[in-house]
Order: sequence, then structure tokens, then C-alpha cells
Amino acid sequence: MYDEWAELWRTLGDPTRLHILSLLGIRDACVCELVELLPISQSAVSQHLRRLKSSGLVRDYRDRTWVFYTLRPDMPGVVATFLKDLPIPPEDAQWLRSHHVVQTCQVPMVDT
Amino acid sequence: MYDEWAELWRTLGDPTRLHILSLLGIRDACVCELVELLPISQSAVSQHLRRLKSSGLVRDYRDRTWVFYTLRPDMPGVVATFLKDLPIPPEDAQWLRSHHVVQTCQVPMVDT
DNA sequence: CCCATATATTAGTGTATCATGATATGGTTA
DNA sequence: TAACCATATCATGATACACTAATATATGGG
Repeated sequence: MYDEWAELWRTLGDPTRLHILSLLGIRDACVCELVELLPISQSAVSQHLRRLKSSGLVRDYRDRTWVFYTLRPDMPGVVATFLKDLPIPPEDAQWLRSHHVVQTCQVPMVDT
Repeated sequence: MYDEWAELWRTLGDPTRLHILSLLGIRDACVCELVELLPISQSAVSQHLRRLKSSGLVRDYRDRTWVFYTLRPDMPGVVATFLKDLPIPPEDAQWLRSHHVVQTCQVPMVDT
């Protein structure tokens, strides 16, 4: 009866995942951008994203070589309410607003 | 920055603790009553209560030989909102409403 | 196909968590 | 104080978690 809620709360119960969710509140981001902003390995970021996805909090879509993650608008209301008030490190917010993927990540070949 | 929230969510991230919180939503209960209602040992119940207490979700007070636990009205609003909608096994709700401690637990000596 | 980049997955390791049983602590009554 | 009950804590084992390093998979362009 409480298992599903418990699993959802445990997904929220990790500082790195909260950090990721707060970043996605600014804008969609691809994995390599999150890796840039978080102090952990790409592998760890990927695993956190898998967990967030399987808990129904984020969705992913592909654009060229990148996989972007985005907050799911249909997440439980109580979680959405919480995320709305979750603080974001100001430098992270600014970084996300001022950078674009192609400036940050290597890209196989972009036409000038 | 996210550590405190993460710890709080991890406290909510256990089915037994959600069960306990839903029970306390009916009325204050002492440890031996919770032990009666939950399928785990008294030791386990006590440890869950300690965690709920240290996360600021419940408070305890003593009445004769019993320690009663109660929901803290000053818990974070988002948690209170969630608990308000948390379902409760009907038989538990009825048990709590129809029983009293002295009917359930052994008591050193009760005057008739 | 071959290579480079982005992402996911696997394996291994240290730590946290949740359960139990045994024991300690504390209050109440005789 | 002694005996009893309620509760808390301790020691331990099984499982879940979060990380890293290494490897696999996918995509896009020569």
C-alpha cells in the first residue's frame, strides 16, 4: 500500500538527485551538461537519471547525439509543489541560462 | 544545500514509516499499540520512531508507563499536505478508534 | 567501414539501511 | 528494594545504495 510512495520518496532522498531536479527546473539539459555541473562521474549521473526516470519524475528525448532530460509535467502534484520552491545554486542557474550545448560539449561536426 | 531535504525524504522513503505516520494521523498512539498494528518487532518500531522524531515529523510524550507519539504540527507544509491524503488501512483506523491503551497493553496495576 | 563523441551498462567496493534477538534503561507498584 | 512492564539501545546479518573504473552501445561524419 505504501511501497510506491516510499520508492518515490527514496528517489528524492538523495542530494545529487535533488540537485539534478533543480537544474532541470531551469531548462532541459543533456547528460554532458549535467556532468559539467555536477561533481560526480558521467556514469553516476547516468545512473541517477535512470532512477529519476523509472520513478516517473523525468523523461528523456534525443537530439542529434545528445539525450536531453526534462521534468515530467505529470509528476505527483506534491512533488511538483516541492520542486517549485527548491533552491538552485545561482551560478548553476546562470550557467544554464547562458550556455548552449554546442558551446560546452564536443560535437562531431557542426556547420559554421 | 540539499542534504537536509534529502534526509527528510529518505525518512519518508520507507513503507513502515509511512504506515506509522498514517496511523498517527488518526490519533496519538503509544509504542505498544503500534507494535500491535505493525508486522514488525518492538525494536524495529522503536527505531523507526527514533528516525521520525529526529527528522522532526513526530514528537513524544509520556503518560504513566507509556510513551505516546504524535504528529508534529510544525512539520514542513509539503509533508503535511502529503500525509493528509495518505490512505490508511480501514481496519487499522477502526482499531485505533475503538481501542484504548489499557485494553490492549498490559498495565502494571489499574484501579478498577 | 572507421573514428570520435555521448550515453548506458556492468562489475566491484564501501557505506547505509532495515530487520531480528538480546540486553539495558526507566517508570510504577508492591 | 524487588518485580514487572514499556521502551530504547546494542550487536549483527542481509540487502539496498552510491560511487568509480572499465566496457558496451548508439549516433554522426569522413
